Amino acid sequence: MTDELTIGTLAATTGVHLETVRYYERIGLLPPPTRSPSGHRRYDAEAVRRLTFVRRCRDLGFPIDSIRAMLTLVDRRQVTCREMQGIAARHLAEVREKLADLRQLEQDLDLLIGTCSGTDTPDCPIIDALMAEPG
Amino acid sequence: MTDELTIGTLAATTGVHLETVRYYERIGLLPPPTRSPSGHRRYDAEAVRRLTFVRRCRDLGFPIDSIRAMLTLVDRRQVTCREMQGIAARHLAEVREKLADLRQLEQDLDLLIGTCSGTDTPDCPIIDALMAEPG
DNA sequence: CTCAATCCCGTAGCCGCTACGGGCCAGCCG
DNA sequence: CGGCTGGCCCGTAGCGGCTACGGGATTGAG
Repeated sequence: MTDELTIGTLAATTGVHLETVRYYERIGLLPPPTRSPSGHRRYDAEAVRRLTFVRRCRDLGFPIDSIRAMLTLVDRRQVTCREMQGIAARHLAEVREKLADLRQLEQDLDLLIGTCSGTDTPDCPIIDALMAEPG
Repeated sequence: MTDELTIGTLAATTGVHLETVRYYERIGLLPPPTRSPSGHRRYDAEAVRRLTFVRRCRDLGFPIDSIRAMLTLVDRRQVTCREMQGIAARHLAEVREKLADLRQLEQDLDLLIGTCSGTDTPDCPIIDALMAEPG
């Protein structure tokens, strides 16, 4: 029933911007679809599934290369839990590293802001702290 | 004593890559330095202070535009605690937003990975979950 | 049939660097 | 004082992941 979608309909269905759909095709994440006689792209239900997968992966922060790797496994029918869990676990590890960095950042910023009165005083201690001699 | 530094020495002193120093000059974060007769850049102690400030701000995740704003205040001798705290607090708020996003991401990824055995089973539930119908 | 909405394509811009390439210059050793 | 190495010069392109723009063709609703 949802066969033969235009790119706009596919974009609306999956929540991916139309230009991004074309971008994904350019970089080889999506296969080139069939075309109408006038050259407009026509998509089928499989394209919806694939693009939905890509969008959810992006929402989860997977880089394009990881998504490409996963899709390649799917395309070759070589998906195993071991492979998938490996890719996902590596990504989760990176997310946790970023989390640690950001938590440290939050603490440093909080401390720095605490040194400053927030009033109209000239010569803020934040400036002084950040410009001081290295050491 | 540390007057008249070359760009390489300035870079080493402040911990900023040499190319990045030139980049900061190009985008107007650092003023063009004096030049030796043959055209090589020469920096003074003030340049060290300024670049140290920029580097620490970058370490704290401030975007270039915020750093530019702060330096403009410094250059015009219009620094107040109110202004500085405002810029820093806005940045901290963004850091906290990113933290919240990442924490959610971590949880989602963790759940997703938990559905998968990690063995050599084909047809991983991660794929199934991410490809399923929207809804 | 008209006309707005949709689609086509290619290209440039975003951020904050980083790298590359080809050539000039400074200073140290012999 | 010559040669050599390593530093500096400059401009430009690339990274990721889109997003935006511009100018034209097509589609389909009224």
